[in-house]
Amino acid sequence: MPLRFTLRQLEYLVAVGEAGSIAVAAERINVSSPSISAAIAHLEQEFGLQLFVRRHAQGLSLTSAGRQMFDHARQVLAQAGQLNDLAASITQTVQGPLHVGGLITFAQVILPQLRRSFTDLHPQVDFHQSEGDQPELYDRLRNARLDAALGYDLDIPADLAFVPLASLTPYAVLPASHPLAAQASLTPQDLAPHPMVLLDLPLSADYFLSCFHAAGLKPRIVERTRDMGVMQSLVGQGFGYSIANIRPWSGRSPDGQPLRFVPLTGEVRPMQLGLILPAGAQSSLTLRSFVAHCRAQLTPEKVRSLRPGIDPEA
Amino acid sequence: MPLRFTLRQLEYLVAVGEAGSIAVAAERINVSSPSISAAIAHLEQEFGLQLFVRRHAQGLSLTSAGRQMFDHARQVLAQAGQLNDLAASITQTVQGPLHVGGLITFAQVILPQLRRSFTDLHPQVDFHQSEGDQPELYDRLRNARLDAALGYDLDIPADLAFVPLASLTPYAVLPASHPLAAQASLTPQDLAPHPMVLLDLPLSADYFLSCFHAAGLKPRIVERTRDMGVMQSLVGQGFGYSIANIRPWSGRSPDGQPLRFVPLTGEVRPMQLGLILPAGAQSSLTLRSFVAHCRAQLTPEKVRSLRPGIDPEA
DNA sequence: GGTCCAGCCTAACCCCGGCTGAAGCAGATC
DNA sequence: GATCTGCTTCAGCCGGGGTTAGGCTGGACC
Repeated sequence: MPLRFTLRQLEYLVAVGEAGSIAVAAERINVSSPSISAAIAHLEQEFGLQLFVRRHAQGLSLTSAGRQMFDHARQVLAQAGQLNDLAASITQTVQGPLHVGGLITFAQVILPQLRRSFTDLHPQVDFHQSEGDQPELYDRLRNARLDAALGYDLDIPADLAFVPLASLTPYAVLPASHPLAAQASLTPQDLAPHPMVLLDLPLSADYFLSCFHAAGLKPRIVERTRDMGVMQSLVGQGFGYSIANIRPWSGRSPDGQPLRFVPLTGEVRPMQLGLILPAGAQSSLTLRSFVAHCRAQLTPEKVRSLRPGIDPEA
Repeated sequence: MPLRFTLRQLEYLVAVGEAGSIAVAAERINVSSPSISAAIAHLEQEFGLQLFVRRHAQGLSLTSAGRQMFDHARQVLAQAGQLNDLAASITQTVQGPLHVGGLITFAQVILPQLRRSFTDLHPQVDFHQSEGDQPELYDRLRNARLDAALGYDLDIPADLAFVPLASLTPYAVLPASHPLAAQASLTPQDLAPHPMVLLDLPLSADYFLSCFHAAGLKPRIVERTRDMGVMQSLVGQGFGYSIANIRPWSGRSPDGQPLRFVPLTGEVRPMQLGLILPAGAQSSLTLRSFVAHCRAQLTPEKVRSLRPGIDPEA
């Protein structure tokens, strides 16, 4: 059942109700009086009741019924006007819901503290987070279930934009007892003969393997897992080495085994960590400030896990 | 600042928000998809923000900003829809404000009990009353400050309608000590020689005098007053007789003097008491029920003051 | 009481905005 | 690669709402 009247007609109703005359209402809102007259007639027709009594050379005045309608029409207009205010506040203030996704690999190390500092700065923001692998994040961005996602620049689709934030060189993750654990740096050649535990997530697994393939090598994969913590514990228990771009804060696996993080050198391309956004979207101020916030906060100086170096303990 | 969007556009916004696709929204509300597409585009333009992300062959979905606007648009539409409900309830239920005027002469005897019985029957009605002389009532009816007025059929203007309710024969009001006080009925001829106290209100004074003029007589007016109570007390204190159409309940003047009410006979036209209404107005159900209520209640059986007879005590 | 004036309504016309079907285009699907 | 889906663009139609001009009614004023 579509509404059979317009906001304009309601505007004229309240204008006449306030002015007490079509003529002065017309003057006030810069419209000709026949327009207003027609609008009033339409509303009376539509609602089936008399809104005004005509007093000939003395304007109109509201009937009791008309006053009820008048009062309600005012409320409708006020609320409709709030839509403009709401739109303005969305584009001009940092507020409202913000859905941020994080790549499962490092979400635990990055997202919570980023969320803390951003919501402390902007308490009006209703922050929601979720985690997923890279393709899952792409999907949610396209559904608008996410406003932005933290991830890597791996096969970014054309309909999404990437804002680089930090460059992460890969590490070899080794148990403390590993023969290579004491090295200051390692190459894919050094690692290839040893057994490997692969962090097997879409796209990032391809990246890890590419470090070897670029040098014409093939790693000895003995185990695969989709979980960062499981990978660390497997390494800690001596099942093999692994490759990662992020170090945990503690330098130990979840089950307490000491790990060593040795920078990988040679033919390895560093990984770009950044924000993935819907491309070409005229974004809200909230989203733009979040992007700026990420730029300011996600630096090696402020986030230990992004800092290069041999040992997180150092 | 006129609103630069329409209710229809908001309807389309929520339809698409609910349907998740322009195509199915178009199907649902029987409009072509380009219309909806254009409406959405207009709103995005107008508010300066992106309401939906387009997912090509998979419809649209709301952005975070879009969801905020969507939620608010719903409220606006709901409230606009209530205007229809309000109009319906005005025309179909007995509710809302009702402004009733009463002629000052008898307002005290008639209006309060009428108001009591009507509001007991219809508690939803917000009853307002006011008193005035006949021209004042006409004026307020034309201003729509009154919905109806109780008065006499004296010079009813063409733009007002009259609903007769009771026929009131005039009385001579006499002090108990008056030489004519014991008569069963009196004629203007009987009264003319005696001093008269005139209730001097517009139109009704003309009526009282016409009782004499019709018989070629001229009363001896010794005092005039615009107040019913003052008139009674003047009569009670022996300053003269008076003429009235309504008897007070007690049969005594406000200062306790006994009064006699003797029916006037001869060339006297009875006065019609009735409801005065704006003519040709399509009235609300509330007003129509009030008219019906008056018809049912304002009878000599139910209202003692309307009862003909010599003595109210009888 | 005649004249003037104020203010609403009607008439005639115009134009922008919204609606439509058809065609175009970009992704999704298989 | 072919097909399908679904949004958008295009061209054209139509009507609602805009305007000015003029008629009508009732109040105001001399």
